[in-house]
Amino acid sequence: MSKIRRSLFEFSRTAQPRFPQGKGRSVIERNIPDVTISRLPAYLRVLHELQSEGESIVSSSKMGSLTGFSSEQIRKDLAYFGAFGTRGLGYNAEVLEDRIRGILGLDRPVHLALVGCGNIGQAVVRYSRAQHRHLDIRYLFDVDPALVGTEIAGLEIRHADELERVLGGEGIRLAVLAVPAEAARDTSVRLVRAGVRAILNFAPVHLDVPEHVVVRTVDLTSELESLAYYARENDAGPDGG
Amino acid sequence: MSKIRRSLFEFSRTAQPRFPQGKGRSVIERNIPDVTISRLPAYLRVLHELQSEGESIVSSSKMGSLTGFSSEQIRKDLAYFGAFGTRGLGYNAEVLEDRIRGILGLDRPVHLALVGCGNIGQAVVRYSRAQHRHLDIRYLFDVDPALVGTEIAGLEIRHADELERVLGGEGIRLAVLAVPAEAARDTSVRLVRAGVRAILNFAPVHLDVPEHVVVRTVDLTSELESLAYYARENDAGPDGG
DNA sequence: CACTGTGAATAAATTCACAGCC
DNA sequence: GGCTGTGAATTTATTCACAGTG
Repeated sequence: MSKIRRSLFEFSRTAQPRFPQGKGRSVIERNIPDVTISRLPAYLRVLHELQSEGESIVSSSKMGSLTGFSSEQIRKDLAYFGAFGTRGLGYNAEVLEDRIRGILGLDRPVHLALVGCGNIGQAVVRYSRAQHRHLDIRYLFDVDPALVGTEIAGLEIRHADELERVLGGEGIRLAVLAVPAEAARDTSVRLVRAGVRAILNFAPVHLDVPEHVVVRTVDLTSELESLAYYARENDAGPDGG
Repeated sequence: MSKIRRSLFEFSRTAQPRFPQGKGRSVIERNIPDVTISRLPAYLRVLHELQSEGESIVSSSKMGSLTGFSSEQIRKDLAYFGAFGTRGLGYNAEVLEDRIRGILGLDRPVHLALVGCGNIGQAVVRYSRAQHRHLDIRYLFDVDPALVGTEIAGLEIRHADELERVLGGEGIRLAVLAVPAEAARDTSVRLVRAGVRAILNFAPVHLDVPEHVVVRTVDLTSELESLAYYARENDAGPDGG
């Protein structure tokens, strides 16, 4: 009974070059593992969900069943930032949500830029505009003359030449990179020069950025290709094993 | 000197519920770690790249510098599937590429379905149509009457009611789920009933699927939120530490 | 001599198990 | 009794280091 790990068969995230923990990084991330940070948004999401259903106290196992993570893992993750639960009871959802927002820096508006307004770029803009509050795409860039000057979701597309000038002045530190593969490396260099510290990269390219910059690459083709492995026709089917 | 881990500061992928290795899974994935599988597409990509530059023999360190993974890791990953390099020389790029394609099941056409033709769904269709050869989106579904019957990239959108009927008949095993969060869980159940074995999920929801199904969730909001942490204004800047 | 393949060592992440508390 | 917080145990993943080989 206790051995059964249940059907949460979610796929441990796409491997990316691991980062050198604690090497010249600032005080805020101390020794917080990156995996912990990557789980916080999911906690945020379920806390929000539960609150809107009127739950003001939540347990780690409740959060676990909604996120698919184990309750111990959630408790351990949260404990990195201090003890904000109550033994015997659980966590105050509102307090915990605020706390996590603060940790992620989402307690104040975060402005971001997006470079590359093709298929994926446009989708991200529209999607984000619909979703976020504190994460706010503020600047769009492209090099295509057919796009420059037009708008997506009410936001004007500027020419990528202006990138350094605009971003530097605005103190933008987070950017989405959705340019074609060939342009990705150069563009990332420019983003870094413009002061960007974190990049969500959709180009199927490894970006070799300086140490103080964090890149997260989401490559749709790679995701599908690795899923193809698990979708292979190969065995007995649902009852298999 | 040897301690310097260089600037490849890529962010270890978003955490997802880990899957129960070797529990009732089929023979093909044996004990191959999931992280290994998730790196294979990157190897595929650089092998392709290098070949088109005329390189027919590649070393693990060459591949390492292009992917950001260490050469040992690459060698170890490849060794799970047998020894197809030549000591002292390297790997034959073409052979290795074919081999990896075979492992992933990309040596024959893989047909897939996409459900949810909103922003992200449309972007994925257009993006994929431009990119893949063996990964081929064949069926699109939505429930929006305004979309059903129209086309994206030359592919007709069907009503989601037809999902089970169409997919079951066609033996589709891989699907992209790009429906709104509220609909994601139900839709995933239907996909699984229709025989789908692997799902690329863009909805910000944890899907609780049976054990023989693999889900990979890509949540753009979560990605940005966790990157916000690293983009935080907090320390000395580029020279920090 | 450069490069693979791989056990052994290490590091990192997860799970166990239980004390402490409501 | 239910739940948190956390060291200890375990499992998983990565890196080291080197023997083997064309």
